[in-house]
Amino acid sequence: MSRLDAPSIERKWQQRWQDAGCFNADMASDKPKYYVLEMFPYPSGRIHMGHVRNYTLGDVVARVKRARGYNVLHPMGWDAFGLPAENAAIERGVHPAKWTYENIEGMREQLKSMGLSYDWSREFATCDPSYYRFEQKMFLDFMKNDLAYKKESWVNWDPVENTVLANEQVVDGCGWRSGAPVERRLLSQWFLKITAFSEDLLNAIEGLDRWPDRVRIMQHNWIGKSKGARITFQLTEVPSGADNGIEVFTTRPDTLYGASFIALAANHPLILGLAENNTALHDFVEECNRMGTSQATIEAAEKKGVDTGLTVDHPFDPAIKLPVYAANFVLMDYGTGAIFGSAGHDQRDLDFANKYNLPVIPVVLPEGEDPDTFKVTDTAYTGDGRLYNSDFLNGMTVEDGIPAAIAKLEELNSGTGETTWRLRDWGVSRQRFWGCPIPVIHCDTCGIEPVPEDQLPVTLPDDVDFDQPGNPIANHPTWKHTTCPKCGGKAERETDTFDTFFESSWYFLRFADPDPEIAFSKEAVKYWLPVDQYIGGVEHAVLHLLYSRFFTRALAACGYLDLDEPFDGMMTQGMVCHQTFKDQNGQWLFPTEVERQGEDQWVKTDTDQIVDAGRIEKMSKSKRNVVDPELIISGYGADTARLFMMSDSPPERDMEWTNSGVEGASRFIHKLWRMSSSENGIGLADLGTAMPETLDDAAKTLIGATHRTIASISEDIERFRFNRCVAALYSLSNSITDAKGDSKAQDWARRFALETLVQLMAPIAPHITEEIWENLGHDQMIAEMAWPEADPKWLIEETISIGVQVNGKLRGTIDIVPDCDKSIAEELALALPGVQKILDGQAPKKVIVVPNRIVNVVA
RNA sequence: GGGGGCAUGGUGAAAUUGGUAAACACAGCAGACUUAAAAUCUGCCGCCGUAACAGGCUUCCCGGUUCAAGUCCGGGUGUCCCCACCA
Repeated sequence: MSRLDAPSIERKWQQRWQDAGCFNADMASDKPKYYVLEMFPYPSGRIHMGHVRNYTLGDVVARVKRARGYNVLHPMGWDAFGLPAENAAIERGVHPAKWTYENIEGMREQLKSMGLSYDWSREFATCDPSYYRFEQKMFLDFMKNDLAYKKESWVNWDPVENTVLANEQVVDGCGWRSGAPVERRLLSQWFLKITAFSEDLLNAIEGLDRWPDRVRIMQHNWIGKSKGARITFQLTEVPSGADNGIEVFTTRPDTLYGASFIALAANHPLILGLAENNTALHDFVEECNRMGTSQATIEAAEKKGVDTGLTVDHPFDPAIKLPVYAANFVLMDYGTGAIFGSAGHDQRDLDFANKYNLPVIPVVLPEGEDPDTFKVTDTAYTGDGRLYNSDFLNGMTVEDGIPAAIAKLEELNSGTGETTWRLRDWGVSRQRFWGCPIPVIHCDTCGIEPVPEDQLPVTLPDDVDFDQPGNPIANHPTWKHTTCPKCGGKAERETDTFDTFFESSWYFLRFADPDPEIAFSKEAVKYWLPVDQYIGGVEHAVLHLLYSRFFTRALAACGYLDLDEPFDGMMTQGMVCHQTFKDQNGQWLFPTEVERQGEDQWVKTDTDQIVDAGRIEKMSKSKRNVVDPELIISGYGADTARLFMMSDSPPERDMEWTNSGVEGASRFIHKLWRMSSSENGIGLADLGTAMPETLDDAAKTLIGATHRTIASISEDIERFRFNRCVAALYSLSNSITDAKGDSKAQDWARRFALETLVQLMAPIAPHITEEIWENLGHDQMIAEMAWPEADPKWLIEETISIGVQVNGKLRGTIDIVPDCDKSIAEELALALPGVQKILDGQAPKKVIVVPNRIVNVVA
């Protein structure tokens, strides 16, 4: 057997699998189906270690499920719309499509070099009109079904780039690229009515029992259901043009008697109306608009307000008048954009009241406090207690006070019980070129008209100019000009494109059936969906996963499919991290630029300068702590990269990529290669298939260990405990090496153990195991074979060693036959010298024997 | 401010879900082979203690439940993540 040349072996087997079509999925099968999916990548140009981890995890699952008799669907595609392509166009003058498709070519080759068991016949790119034509149709169906609408909404506007910015793109109140101060603008935007499903999206989380708890909790919080009351406060004097009441939402109607003011958002319609004739208010509104919506500015901002001079009547006692303020801490897009301030029991309200000298009236008395002496000064009391200073509510608990207050509000016709949600409708309009065009037409006479279905897809123009600021489609000389499908007059196309989350919200359905004529067939979706196991980064815990759940419901409502939830099992993998390095000038260095010198010292390879070895962080280009998977694959082979990815760290936890770890994985692969070689005597000694009739103890031990390894790995794989699987593989290989005896039985046992080891390792390191398997004389590929089965009779050990404790402290061990009589174990335990010594002739008070586990003597 | 996770040797981790803590690796140390190095093989490797045994201690800290706690309960510390003027 020759030296191990991993790259050429890997190419060989990748070709064989492809020629045999091992991984192509077909609905015509009597096996149970299994759909395993990893989050598809954005084609940035090169794969990174995060991809390697994600796709290795999925591939192991897919290969094991296939071997265990499932009809497996394991597809791959490209989430191909997005900003980087536009940036490339701006920087290099290349069309985003060209850039994207070239990247896809390169990345596909890289993925193929990993030996992933994909059905490549189902591949697609979302930027292709043959994909996005269907989502344009979906959007029109959403419009018909009242699930898509256009409305004015406040956005972060970059005045230099002429585009909307996401909150994440606003840095210190300025555009991330232009550096220009961001403005708040009211803009007409398309929305998808995700809130139509709030209740269902929330309730159904309950049933997602194969999802990580933290993802479920995050979605739960994101949807954010809160129960409370909507209250109308009557204005004492109504300014001209205003409604005569102010609507307020509260979760604490029980504290109404503690109200001391009303505060409205700066962009509340009433404030905007008043600001026209009130300089102080006008300036305040301007100031708030300048602030933008970014987190940093909100946090830094001081709580401020302006007295409007208006007052409202207290709903329970019209004699009480409350002043109305405009305040910067009230949000127009949550609740009603107005609050009542209950200074005693809300910290923010208390701060505001103290600042503007408004009364603080505590109405909840903590347990054990005296109503005459209890005071709230700097810290609001938000806990439980009995209501007081509250007329008819006096004496009630907070819990009872809430419904009582609501009942009274309803009786007085000044409020109702209500539920509000944190979840907002999904704004999908983007002023971007490289996205799916929104298929509507604006006509001056007919208004908004959908593009007729026979004119789909609306495709992006090829000749675009990225040198001007703003959206290139809007700037295009002819693209947007068209005729109105209704009246035939001159009209303009919508120039906004969809948020790129639109594409990823249904791609898993398309994989079930990439038919050129329809988005997907109901039958294919019925067969393959839901995805049995979805795997990806936790950063998508809310947006992508929630949008996909919404899409499934919206598509069901439009008659596309019959499915409750898209993803039955979800697993979130941890990040791949690496140590960071900085040179003396504080510049980040690539790991390839440094080498280790002694214990904890690192130097720059070319200059020998000492470098700072910093924290272990997520691999990122900006910190240069990246390792290029291609170099690992071409150097060590994909099997090594895959094995290392699965070793040591559990998948959901962050892992550190280390050179020594890769070396370790590589060493094991070489060891396996050597073990199976002729020189060693295990590999080529084919002793036939029948187990010898007489087995010596060493052979029995090895055969038993092999069966137990099958059992433990089979279980651990199902539970994604791949690090334990790798440990078990190492152990079995150690057992093989340890069994050195020279007997027919042991030769047979070693051969059996080795073949099993190779099969068990195949999902993780598929290439080398196929090569060894072939060298061992097998014709069939492991990729086409069934998973080994553990023989139950070999799982039982002849003797086991259990611990013996005295008063809970270990004093020795005894060897027993499994399931032996308790009295035998007790007798053996009491006979131990370590136990005798402590008992010192006394009889034990009590002896607890837990069969096959432990004996505890209470002295 | 609200919600959630995590905490075990020098390091990554394991612990049959309340039953012998540290499996399997990485790093390290010693030895074998070699002219030499690499590769490979063998042995050691939680801490204190001892010449070696013996013995004691040990799962972030304090307390509790239990024959028995890394695991369950109460309190605290540290750390990471998500959300956040959310009414």
